[in-house]
Amino acid sequence: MAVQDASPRNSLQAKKQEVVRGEIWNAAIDLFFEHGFDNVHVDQIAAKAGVSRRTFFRYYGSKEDVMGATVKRYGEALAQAIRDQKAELSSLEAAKAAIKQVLAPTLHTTERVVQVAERSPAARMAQFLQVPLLERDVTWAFVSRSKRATKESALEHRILASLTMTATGMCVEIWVKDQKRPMPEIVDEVFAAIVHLFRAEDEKLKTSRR
Amino acid sequence: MAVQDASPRNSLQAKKQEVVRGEIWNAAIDLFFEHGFDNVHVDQIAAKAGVSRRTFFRYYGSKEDVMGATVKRYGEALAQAIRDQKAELSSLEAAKAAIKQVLAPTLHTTERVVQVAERSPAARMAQFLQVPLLERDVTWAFVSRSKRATKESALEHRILASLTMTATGMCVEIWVKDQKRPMPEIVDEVFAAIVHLFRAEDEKLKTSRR
DNA sequence: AGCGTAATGGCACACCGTGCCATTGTCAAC
DNA sequence: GTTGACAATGGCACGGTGTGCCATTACGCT
Repeated sequence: MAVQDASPRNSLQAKKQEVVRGEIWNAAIDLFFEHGFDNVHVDQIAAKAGVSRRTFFRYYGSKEDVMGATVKRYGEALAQAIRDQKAELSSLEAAKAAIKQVLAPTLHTTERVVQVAERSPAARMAQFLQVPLLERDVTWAFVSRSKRATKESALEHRILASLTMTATGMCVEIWVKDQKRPMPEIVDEVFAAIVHLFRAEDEKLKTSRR
Repeated sequence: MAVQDASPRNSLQAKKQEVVRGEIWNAAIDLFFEHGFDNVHVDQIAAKAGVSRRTFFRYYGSKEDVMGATVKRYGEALAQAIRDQKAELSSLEAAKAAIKQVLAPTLHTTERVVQVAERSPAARMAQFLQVPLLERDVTWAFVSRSKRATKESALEHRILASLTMTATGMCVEIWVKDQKRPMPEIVDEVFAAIVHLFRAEDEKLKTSRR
């Protein structure tokens, strides 16, 4: 049988698998960081992780997948955080608060990953490939927050999810550029831009309707 | 020399290259459509297009690239259409108008491509991979429309671009689902959702500020 | 006609991803 | 503690991919 039917039939084995998965992940990121994403081959990762090439592929579909895993974890945490926001907050406020909670810790523990993505377009793409999947999760998160799900609001939830992912990307980018700035400040700046955009467009619509 | 230095030094040769590129594209889409994206190999495409495997790779980096090319063309046309909108329109209105102009014709001439993407996740991913690149172009298009580019508005232009790409994706999705509906109607629906979202969030912010 | 350049085709090669099976390890029941 | 069932691993082989290299062909120009 392949690794994990996603049925944690035995939680002990499941934990051991997570250890292996982590081992491989660490080995991969170390190598990416040192030699650049594009110059690392699967064999090297497997060797460094102490497993066979074949086993590597049982845990990750490719080295791109290793990069994607980081984004995936972030996305799942973000979706959960959105769900956990107080009901009084609007969707956008919830997104803002969730990003504030989740992004800074994530970046802190995966700073090397960000650097790797910085230096290799292929690595960035590997990360980006996760976005549509995450957007689905985030959309769900917004849906589960809304009282009644009308058909029109389905579209709005998807737009919100897209905005949330874009905002995340922009925050990371700014954070990389101005290394020193605190994350909450950056998040505020990005969401201020969103709100400002909302207002400006709204104004424009009102005046042009005359 | 590889194909095309991107310098159209001789427009005649350049045109012949475009013919070959088109030949390969047609062959690929035909095969994708008939056998499914995942079951087609590069060799088959090359054979059908009447070129060698090696030459295929000079025109497209992979079969995924062939799928991406369609999206790329759309994105470029869209960016141009945005630039061409009347200056009185707000950015969002310009985006809406541009999508109305560009999306319907594109879908009409590439309906088989949409079907291929429908049936294969890998094909969809190949298309999606183009989005960040296109978003850059579209961002530029919005920038070149705005009178003076302040630093804050840079963020807003990127948000706009992201919204525009998302809107496009949603329009296509709806169009596929309800085959009969005319594109302008779909676009109106999607942008109505965006505006409604803007308003709702704005209201929420105003009331919560008390 | 003949020269120069660009496109092509045909290797060869390293790498990737996967099916297959033999081996190893682990847990449970007896 | 031995045995039996089953999951995880490693090793092999194979088909597919993407690219460097070079010989050959086709084309444009004088």
